[in-house]
Amino acid sequence: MSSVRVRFAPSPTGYLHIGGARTALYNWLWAKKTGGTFILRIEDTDVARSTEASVQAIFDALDWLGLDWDEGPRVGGADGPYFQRERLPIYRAHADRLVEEGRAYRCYATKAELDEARRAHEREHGGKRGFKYPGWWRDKTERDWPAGDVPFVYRLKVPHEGATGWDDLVKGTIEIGHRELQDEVLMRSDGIPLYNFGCVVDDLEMGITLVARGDDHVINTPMQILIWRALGAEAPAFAHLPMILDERRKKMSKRDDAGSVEVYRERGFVPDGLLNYLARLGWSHGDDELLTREELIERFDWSGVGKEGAGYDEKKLAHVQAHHLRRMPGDVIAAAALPFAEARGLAIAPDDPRLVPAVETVRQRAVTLADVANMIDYYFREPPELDEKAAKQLAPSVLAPLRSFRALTAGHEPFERVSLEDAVKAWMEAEGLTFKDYAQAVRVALSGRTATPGLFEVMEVLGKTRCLARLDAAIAKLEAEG
RNA sequence: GGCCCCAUCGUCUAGUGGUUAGGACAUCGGCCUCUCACGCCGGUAACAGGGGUUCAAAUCCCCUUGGGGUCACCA
Repeated sequence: MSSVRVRFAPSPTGYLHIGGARTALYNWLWAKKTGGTFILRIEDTDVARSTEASVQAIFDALDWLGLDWDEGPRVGGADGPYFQRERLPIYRAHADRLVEEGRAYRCYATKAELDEARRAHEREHGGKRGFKYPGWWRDKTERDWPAGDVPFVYRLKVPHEGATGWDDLVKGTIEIGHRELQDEVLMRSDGIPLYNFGCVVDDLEMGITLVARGDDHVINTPMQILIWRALGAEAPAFAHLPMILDERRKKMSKRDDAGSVEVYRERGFVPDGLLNYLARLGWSHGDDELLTREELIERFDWSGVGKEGAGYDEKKLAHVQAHHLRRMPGDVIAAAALPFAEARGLAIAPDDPRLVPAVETVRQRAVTLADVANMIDYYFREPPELDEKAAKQLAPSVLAPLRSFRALTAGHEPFERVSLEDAVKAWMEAEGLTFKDYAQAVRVALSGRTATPGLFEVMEVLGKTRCLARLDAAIAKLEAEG
């Protein structure tokens, strides 16, 4: 067990989005690689936006992805609780100590006073941003505190001069001047900490050695380092991951359709595929593209993480995803595809002997589990659905080839792929036919579709009885029409 | 606007002073072929611009331009 302790600290304000999933992944990979500890912490201090459903959604998404945590909700750990809302006394204690030591102070300014000052600032500066707390209470002492239960916030005393920097594992050296900062609120008047404070206190209490998160947090880092120091501790290492950008090259938001991990699950993606794509989006290891989970763990390193935002590409995701689907064992794909078959109104018994062979015939053609379910549909549906394009190919002109093909196969045994193919070839040669003369007619009759796996594979999986029945049905239909 | 970060094919990227600038996705040809895929072969396609440093810059420095992030009693 190494001393590496990393964490993923989402706020439960919606579904887990793929940027968050990637952050979790990188942390998880690093913990696995180093034999360290991966901690999950729920930052639910935004009372208005945090929901129980979101907490569950995050658990579900992480479970589905297979990103398991060593310490956190459900599994416990020495540094719990792991919901910030359950840690309020801890923050309060640290904040009070900071005030006692003169590193932070109570600010009794009201929201209204601040809003007024902000408006004045904006009037003066043409509506531009950049308002900073003027420090009204910075130099006051306990003697100045109003009597009674007057609400106040805790603010950190940020030095006016100088700058704070760090050596970021992915971005390199970054330094930000203190004049860009302000005496930030540590805890709200309701006793709930703000992000920067809760985050630092917990990272400290939980012994975090490396904070890896999205680079939208770069600007928070100097403030957090200042808080670490105020708390009398040395800040951990930081790694800021570039954003995942949408097609407009903007930070991908939770509102993006492609943003939710849940969506990929519902679309029938397999976790390893999404993980592989996400890992490679912003991280590289030479020319390696298609990697298993184990290979990811083996190769992952912060030095391979890029500094640039990375554009999300649905097509490449599909490619990577398909690769992972196809390397899964047939019975595993089959089991995973069953719910998708059910979703399209097809109840297939898990032990149906046709199931795995059917899946084997379509695995090279499918990208998602939903595709698998779609592509094996006609093996199980009685009668198979006739799609529109296929219906057109079932014209009177194919009646003759269907009849002769039916006659040929009716007498054939064993009903097995190679044997069938041999017999049909011999027959074609004798009759002076080519496959093209009748293959589509048979395909449509058998499956109701214009595109399927090889005919003989389909026939083998379907079995003789079904094949003959479907050929007969098609012939009867044509005779009735003609 | 201030501050911070970034800049190689359309996209993800390799590259750390000397390469015909490589790979992957996409795209375009071709092969395979019973359809659809898979697979295989091949093509198009990039160092944002300008200055330096150097015998030699995609690689180092500066400027410009462009892009992103962030400026709350949200996280």
